Amino acid sequence: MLSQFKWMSMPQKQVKLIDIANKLNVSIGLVSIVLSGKSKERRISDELAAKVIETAKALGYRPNQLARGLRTGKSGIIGLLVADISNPFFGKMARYIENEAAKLEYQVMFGSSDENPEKLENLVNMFASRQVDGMIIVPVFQSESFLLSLQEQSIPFVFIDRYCEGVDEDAVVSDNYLGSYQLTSLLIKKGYGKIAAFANDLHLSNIKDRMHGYTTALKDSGLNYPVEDFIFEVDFDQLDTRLEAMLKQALENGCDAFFFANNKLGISSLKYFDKVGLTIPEDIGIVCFDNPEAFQVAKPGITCVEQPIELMCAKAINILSRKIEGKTESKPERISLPGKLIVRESC
Amino acid sequence: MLSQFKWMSMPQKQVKLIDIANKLNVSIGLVSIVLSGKSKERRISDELAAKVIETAKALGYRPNQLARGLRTGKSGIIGLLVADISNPFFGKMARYIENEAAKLEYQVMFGSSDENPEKLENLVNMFASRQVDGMIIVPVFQSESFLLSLQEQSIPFVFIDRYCEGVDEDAVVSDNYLGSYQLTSLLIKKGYGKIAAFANDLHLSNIKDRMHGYTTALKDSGLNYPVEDFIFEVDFDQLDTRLEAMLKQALENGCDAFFFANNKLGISSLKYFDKVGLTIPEDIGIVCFDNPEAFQVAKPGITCVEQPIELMCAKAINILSRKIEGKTESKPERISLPGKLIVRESC
DNA sequence: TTGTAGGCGTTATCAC
DNA sequence: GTGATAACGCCTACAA
Repeated sequence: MLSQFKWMSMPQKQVKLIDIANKLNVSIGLVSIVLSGKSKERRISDELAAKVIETAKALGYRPNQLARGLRTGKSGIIGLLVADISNPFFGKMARYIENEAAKLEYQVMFGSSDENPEKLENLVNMFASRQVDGMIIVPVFQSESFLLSLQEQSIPFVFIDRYCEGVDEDAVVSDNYLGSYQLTSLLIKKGYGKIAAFANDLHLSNIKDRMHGYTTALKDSGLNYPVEDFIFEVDFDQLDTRLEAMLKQALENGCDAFFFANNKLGISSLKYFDKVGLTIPEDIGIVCFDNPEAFQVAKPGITCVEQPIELMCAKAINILSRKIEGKTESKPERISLPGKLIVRESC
Repeated sequence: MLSQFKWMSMPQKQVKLIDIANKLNVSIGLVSIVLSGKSKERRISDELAAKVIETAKALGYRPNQLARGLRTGKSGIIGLLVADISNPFFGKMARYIENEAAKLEYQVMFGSSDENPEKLENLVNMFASRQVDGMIIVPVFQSESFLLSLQEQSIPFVFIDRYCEGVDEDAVVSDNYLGSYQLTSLLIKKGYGKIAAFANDLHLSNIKDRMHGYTTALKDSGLNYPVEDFIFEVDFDQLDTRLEAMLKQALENGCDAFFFANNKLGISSLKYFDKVGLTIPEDIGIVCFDNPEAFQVAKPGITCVEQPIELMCAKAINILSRKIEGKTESKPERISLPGKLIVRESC
């Protein structure tokens, strides 16, 4: 009779410390001590401790982390702020952060800024409001002032993927300069003479470093042309509308090779080249920073640099947890980890 | 002198209700009322309200959501439990969930189960412990009993991507049957006669439905061969070691076309086919459920079904928020949303 | 229209 | 060894 209404069965009240205290006729404090694993140092008798633990399990007790957090001042949550969680690069980052955080018993909350400083600020404020113990932040253009003010507050954070000019805070990034230098040099070695560079936002530290690697490789090879004419900037939100036009222009400028500063640009351009019937690597050479799955499947495979995401995340969490525990006597540092050059057939 | 020690400047104490109450010589309750936007209904004078809001802003007040949550019983957090956040499919899902949740002022916490029921259970328990207001769950094989027990508790949840046999709870999935039927039918129409199907875990509801679409399409076309010999199951963690062997066996069995039940299988197989020099679509035909970026870039492009992830997420959050608000008079339902068939050149 | 006080579930500091 | 009791920061009857 009742079973057909099972789906509207009443919520069960959460069991709390006092419930198990009552059941055992002991004080609530005692239960708290035992369940937070301090039986030994408080010298609670083994049998009592065992009984407490047992009935806690029997009753299905689950500590209320809100209450615990309020009392202890630690939420056990880490905030991850990326540009866009649906970008596979950040997706992988989220996964590794999750893994590393779990080892330290942290849960992770995430947010996507869409490279928008207001969104980032909002998210950071929300996270702070939720008392996250720390944050891992991918800073965006024009967020300096806000991030500076964040430093004044008590909540620790570390940058990842890019650092923020003017904000002296720990950061762990891949070696954008080196990777780009290698990629560009390879293009040159293969005989390409006019190499265009495409980037999304020339203000970002990682992109700057990539561009620096590109220009330096050109200079070192004695290649000499007005580099400004060969660097193209395309915002992600203009990708569909403007990318093709710029690609076309680069081609008209006589470019015979392309260095893409991130996976999205690379992938979108691939489609364009296919559409207009350019063959790679004969007509044009291609290299790209970052190694999405598409580059392995593409024909020819795309030569690229794979970022050491896992290592970056481990390092970031490591630094962050030390900061959270307050043992950070050292000055902030910028850690730059080398990626892996993956040579395929696109140049 | 001091500036060089800026990086070790002292944390600032969080400003709270009482701070702004003191500053204004009003009671803390008054401040609370104003800041939670209840000035009107409590008929607080406009000027007082304005003053409160102003100094709150001036002092940089940020409500402590732990305290608020403890008091109100709502954390404002939604838990998202996927198989693996680094899988682009789930990454996109996370993004849309984030967007939808933000509209309702929810933050989202995520966790990856790796298709492992113990991990899922742990994560769900942690989330419950953190008092999430609700969860969106991608159920995994052998999690029925645990999920049933979760139903007994007061925390609302909804399934996404797959439902869970034996657990009568709301679920929103893509129309796995239909998509697979279309894909398989297309293969048949193109003249392929022996079609193998590859899947990761035949126990999962979505995979089951995909297999059902595949087998039904075969039957409807009068194709008659021992289907059991043409269905291959490869776990994700065996991908590298076993996939190739199975692909090889399928080929030896005379298969001339392949239906892949998810993007990972499809992408990995593509690499194999390339390695052994099979040309698509001449030697073999290929279709796949799900539309990762790689399939657009691959040559030839891979025919596939794109899942309506955005719609699924909107629906899921919609249902969940109604449940959270307690207005759910209806029985749980399983919503199945059709995807989009994308025909490319792989068959 | 505003102030007071109790309590949300825990932890921690005391006494006993 | 164990048990009261006071916070943590906020909300919300209920008084005034």
